[in-house]
Amino acid sequence: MMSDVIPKEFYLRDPAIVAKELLGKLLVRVVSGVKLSCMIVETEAYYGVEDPASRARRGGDLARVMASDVGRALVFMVHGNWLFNIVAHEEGGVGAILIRACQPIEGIEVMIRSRGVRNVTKLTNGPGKLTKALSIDKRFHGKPVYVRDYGLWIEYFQDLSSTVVSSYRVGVREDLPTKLRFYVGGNPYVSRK
DNA sequence: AGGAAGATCTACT
DNA sequence: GTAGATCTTCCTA
Repeated sequence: MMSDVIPKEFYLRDPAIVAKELLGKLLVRVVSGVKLSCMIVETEAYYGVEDPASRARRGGDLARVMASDVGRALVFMVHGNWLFNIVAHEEGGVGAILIRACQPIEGIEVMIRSRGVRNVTKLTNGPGKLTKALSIDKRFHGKPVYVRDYGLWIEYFQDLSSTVVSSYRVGVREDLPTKLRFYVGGNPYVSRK
């Protein structure tokens, strides 16, 4: 049902399936009592050690989180930007979904203030941009997104399954021979075509 | 303690 | 289209 939080089981599937189905869902964040939300329009799936672009390959804390409980936030820094991922994989697997872009829905004025950018099209059209617009940082690392308790969760919103386009992942040094980036075709808020 | 590596962004031409 | 800024994490000593 609309406006319900997506349950943990949603994330207990192959990362590519979860990445595709996250398109059209609502990413919600509450900042000092104000509700901010945006519709997810671009995602990427990452796997375990068999994936040359995956952080799981390097071991350490990120690898541990990617291999454990699904539905938790995985947040880390790249080039001075926080990137927001959600742990997702089949039982006993390893993986995560990177949220690359979303379309602002509620709380746009707050996002503009956080970003220092007035052009709404460029507010959340990139993984580092959307975390800054929604004030998502290391504090959320490891926190579940299938409950509202931490001020960050995902809700059902729209069914855009008929408009999904796939491509190779953006910015990775070495990719898999599979298209693991998914975005909403024609949507002006994706990071690139 | 220091250096290098990024799943990036912005401002410029 | 590309150079330069960015800043945390991880690795080596």
